[in-house]
Amino acid sequence: MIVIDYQDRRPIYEQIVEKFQILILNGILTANEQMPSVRKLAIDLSINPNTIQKAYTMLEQQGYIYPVKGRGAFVADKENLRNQRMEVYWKEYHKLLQKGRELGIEQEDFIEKTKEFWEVEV
Amino acid sequence: MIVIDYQDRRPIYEQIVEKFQILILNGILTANEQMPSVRKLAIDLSINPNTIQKAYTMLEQQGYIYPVKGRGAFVADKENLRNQRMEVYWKEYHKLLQKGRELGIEQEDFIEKTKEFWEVEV
Amino acid sequence: MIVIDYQDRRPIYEQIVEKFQILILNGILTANEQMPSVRKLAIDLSINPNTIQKAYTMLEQQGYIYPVKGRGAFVADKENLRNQRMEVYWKEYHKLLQKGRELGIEQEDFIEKTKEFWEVEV
Amino acid sequence: MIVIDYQDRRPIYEQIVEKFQILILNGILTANEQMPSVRKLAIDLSINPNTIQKAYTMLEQQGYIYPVKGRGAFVADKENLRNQRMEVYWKEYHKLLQKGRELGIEQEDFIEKTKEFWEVEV
DNA sequence: GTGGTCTAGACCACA
DNA sequence: GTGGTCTAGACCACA
Repeated sequence: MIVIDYQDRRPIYEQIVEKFQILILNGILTANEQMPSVRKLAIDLSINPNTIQKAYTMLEQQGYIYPVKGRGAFVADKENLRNQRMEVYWKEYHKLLQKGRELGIEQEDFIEKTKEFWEVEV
Repeated sequence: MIVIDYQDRRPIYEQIVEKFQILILNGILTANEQMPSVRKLAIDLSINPNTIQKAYTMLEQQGYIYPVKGRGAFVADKENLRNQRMEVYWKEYHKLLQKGRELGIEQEDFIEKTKEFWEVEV
Repeated sequence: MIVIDYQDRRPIYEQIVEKFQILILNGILTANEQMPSVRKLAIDLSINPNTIQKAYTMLEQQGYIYPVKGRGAFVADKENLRNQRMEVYWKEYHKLLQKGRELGIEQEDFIEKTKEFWEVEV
Repeated sequence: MIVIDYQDRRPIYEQIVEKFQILILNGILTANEQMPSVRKLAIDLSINPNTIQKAYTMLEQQGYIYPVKGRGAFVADKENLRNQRMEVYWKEYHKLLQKGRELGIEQEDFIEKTKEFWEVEV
């Protein structure tokens, strides 16, 4: 369910956080469903439990999961999570767009490229 | 000419590289014009000379500037630089687009947002 | 009679202890009344019996209930329990108040907020 | 400047976070001032650098400090920090107040106790 | 079994 | 020098 890309410049825990965000927001993991245990996921991914733990802590802080003492972590209701995540995404998009403008790219190019890239795996 | 944003999470040398790329691609710095000396820029920006040196080395590797022994660095012809830079940019754009799709954003939303964000400072 | 809030960050046994304290202090459970058996409560709440047992042990240590060999646990006289509980509560309140002072909150704000929050479910 | 209370049930990193929140909100640490380095603070407090690091990461996520690559961490502008912190505090206060009500405490008692505890060190 | 905290120690990019 | 990431391993409370 989770694949780590070691070519990715981003830290492992950040990749894990993002993967779970997508799984939860897309309803593949549903509310109150149990998350894989820290230890199990660590073994499955051959990663140190501390690194998984760090990812889970961040997911908890961002409201994606909640811990139950002694039982494990569970998926939270995704009520406002989507909006919150979208806000973060569009801010990122806005920044990249502006960088493009500074490089002299036109609005039409963006629209064209968006259509061109659509459905093309990166 | 160059302003460092210390709130920016990216390393300083990366910010400097990007700023010069834009200045050169946009023709504000023209071919064969002399670059500010490493030492001078370091003092002007109150930055460690090593950091400026690193930025210059990267700019040289990417073909934006060329060194002249004993005289300093100079702006290169921007011949193919633009295309090369565009390629890097669009790859980055493609990746972000794909992440958006994974989050369930539609093509129309991108076109709409692109128009909405256009000319709006981030 | 007892509801566990799994979103609550506190351990389950602590929630159970607190719920019973309130039921007993408020006279909803009266002196010498029999407590639900550990096993039954465990089943009703779908909780590990060890957890219920731990809660009962704490309630016994604090004088809220007393065990009768072979028959189960019973509610104690609430004689001095109330005072004792109040002392604990006010100490907690005092600590939180002081933290507020350190954050620069004024006495008037507390009185105002107390009135504002009164009867408002959290 | 920072003292750890080993009697405190809360984890060390959480105590450190709270102490710095207060120092920053009260203006004892001012905007853009450099934070003590992770290593130095670790030595001063005889605590593992990882634990300090964890506290700094949380302070960064909450917007209290910002990191500058290779230079250290700096105090952020406290613009909206105060409101944000107050919101958290009052929610905590509201919860404790409600618990008091469930225990049968009257509004007047709170006002009285607030005055009584005021300026009394816990 | 579960997650949470902490130590010790290594290695990295960056300035 | 600075912070950031990660591993290995221990110990704890809780269920």
